[in-house]
Amino acid sequence: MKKVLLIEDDAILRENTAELLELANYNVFTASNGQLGLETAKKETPDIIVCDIMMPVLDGYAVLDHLSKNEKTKYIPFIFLSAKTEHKDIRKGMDLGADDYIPKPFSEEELVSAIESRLAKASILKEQKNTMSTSSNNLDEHDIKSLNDLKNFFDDYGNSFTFGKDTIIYSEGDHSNHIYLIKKGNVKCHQIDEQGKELITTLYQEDDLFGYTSFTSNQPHKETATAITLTEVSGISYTKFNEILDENPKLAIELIQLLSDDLLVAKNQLLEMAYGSVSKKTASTILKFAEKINRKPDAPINISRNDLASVAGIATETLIRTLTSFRKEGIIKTEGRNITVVDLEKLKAMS
Amino acid sequence: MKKVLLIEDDAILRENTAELLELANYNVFTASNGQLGLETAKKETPDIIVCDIMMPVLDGYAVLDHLSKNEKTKYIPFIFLSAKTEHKDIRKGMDLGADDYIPKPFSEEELVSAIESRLAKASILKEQKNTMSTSSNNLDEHDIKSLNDLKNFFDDYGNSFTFGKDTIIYSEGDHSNHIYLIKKGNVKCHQIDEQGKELITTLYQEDDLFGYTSFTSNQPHKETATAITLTEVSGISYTKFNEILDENPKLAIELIQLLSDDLLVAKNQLLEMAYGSVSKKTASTILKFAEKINRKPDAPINISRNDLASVAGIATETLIRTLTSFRKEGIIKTEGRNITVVDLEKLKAMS
DNA sequence: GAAAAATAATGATATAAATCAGTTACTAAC
DNA sequence: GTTAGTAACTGATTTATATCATTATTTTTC
Repeated sequence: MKKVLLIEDDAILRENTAELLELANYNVFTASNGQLGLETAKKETPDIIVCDIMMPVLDGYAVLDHLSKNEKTKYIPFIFLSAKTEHKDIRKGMDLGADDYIPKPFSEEELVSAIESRLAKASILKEQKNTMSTSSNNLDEHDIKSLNDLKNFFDDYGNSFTFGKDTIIYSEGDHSNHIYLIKKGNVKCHQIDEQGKELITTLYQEDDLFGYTSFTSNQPHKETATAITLTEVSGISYTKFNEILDENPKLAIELIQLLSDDLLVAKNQLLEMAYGSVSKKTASTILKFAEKINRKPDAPINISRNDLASVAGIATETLIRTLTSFRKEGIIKTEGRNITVVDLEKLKAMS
Repeated sequence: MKKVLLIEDDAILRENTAELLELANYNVFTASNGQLGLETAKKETPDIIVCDIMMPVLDGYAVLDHLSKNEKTKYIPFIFLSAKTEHKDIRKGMDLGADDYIPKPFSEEELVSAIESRLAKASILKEQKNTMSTSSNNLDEHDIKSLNDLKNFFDDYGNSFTFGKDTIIYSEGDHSNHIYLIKKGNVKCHQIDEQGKELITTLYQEDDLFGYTSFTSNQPHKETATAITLTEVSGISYTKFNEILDENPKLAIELIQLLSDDLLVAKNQLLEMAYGSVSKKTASTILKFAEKINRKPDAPINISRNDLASVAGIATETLIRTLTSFRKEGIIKTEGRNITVVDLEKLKAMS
């Protein structure tokens, strides 16, 4: 049974969370402030630490700082828990070397998911350490020749972030600093027009890169990115990314390929937007979700009608009406929010 | 007075063309077949040769082949003139070393423009030869570090093509082999949907690169590219382009930048397509042409209503109606096909 | 597990833009 | 310079889709 240390000053939240973790089969230790947390950490050497940022006596940043200076505790995965949703704060935590960041309020699922994946990651690192005599942690020693190598690099050295359903990852106007790889979940990139109508321009899934508004210059984001399911991403800074790019021409060529593919997709969408009927737009939106978001093709799609309409670029009511007519034609089935594709061929023919 | 040799078997066309060139102040020599053409070329060493492809006795390809094997004639600029509009044929000519290719039927303007620019080019090369002791014509010796270097490379070593107004450069489905730089004129890239409605996805102007559907793999084009004014382009093959890219990582990064900018533009267009009103779409279309196509901001825009509607993604009649209302509001003025922007601020506010 | 809130579904109506049809004006060809 | 052909423009009508309004259902919260 894995040992979890929970450092949190709010008594109610601390106890609720502890209970939740115990039910999830962890051996939970708690501390009500940073100072006590530090002591427990040194005494118990837990497998993972979950820690609030804003606390009396010693805040979360200080706790992490102390722990990382101690040989015994420096390798313990560290997860921040905080109400601070400002990107600056998130970045501060990550820069200090935190392994994950969970914004409050969080669900049980989010917390457990983050802990699980951090523990899994730690055990892999441990294994590597045992088997390999020389451990290289240096960028220069890495050979990132392909997109796959880059993704592995993200996994190994990127900062992790966990975002709950409908959490904003970055907003339009934010200065972009990071490029992200989705480790788990789904992200939508969306823009809003003057009348407040939303359009989802891209859907991203596991293993996709996003956030590359501008690779070289530090321009503000032109879109907002939001997690549509529980999402874990790994991010690296532009600076680091550019270093890698400079040293790996092959990677640059693969990125060019990636971008020109994106461009093709966007242009096709443009044609559809311009002259496509609602039934066409609806059909291809359903297909997009079925193919892009769902791992299994037959699994039901659980997406709000609003989001679907924003991908299709039509009014929500109109989308719902079209869904209803599709249902009557036997193309799809609905059950609550869930949409199941019944006649895939017919749907494809319409799109 | 520059000497032009015209090799053409069709007597009427030969005489008309010769007259046209004489009026344009050239010293014209003519030959009615390839064999005679070769003899005249050797005797007169003209400054430039304009030659038909399909001819009795000796065809155009053979003429070029012979000339390029002779020390005295190998540097004479050579322009093909042909009814063969197949891209394969164009490429065959270019691969043999022709300097330009003019599809029949051609206008006076096209021919003269092509001759002028070939002669200008030849005189620059001559100058370089005279001033430089070591002339390097080898790809490996070139240092293409930036997009600008790349464009210079296109100028120096790319194959030239001249396309008249409304001539197709490549069609959807054609296998892409070349990347083009526009030396003069404007090109539209457009797609057609199932109902036959056209959408112009991108407008290109002088100094723009186009044709990069897929940089690395030899995929068929997803769009059609058509010259909207008299256009001269310079093209290099994917193979060569990839060689350059491999050797110049900096260039790759600039291309990534170019592509991600294109992507941003496409996504913005997407938002407008989805929820924008016709007046908004019309306004930004006019602006696009005013800024993108016209060199001078105040010059009238001379574009068919059809093309304008295809950029806006609306019905032609609807676009015309909107233009009429703009005219009544005093935002634009029209005179025949020409549109002049009167109140730029107002137009910008609408877009 | 009931109440509240949010989302989905449907109906009625309004409206913007496409389509169809016809006229006028410009351009090109003989 | 006349005629033919094409493109621009305008009017009437239709159609698709957005909008407003209401009810039904699902999800969330305490």
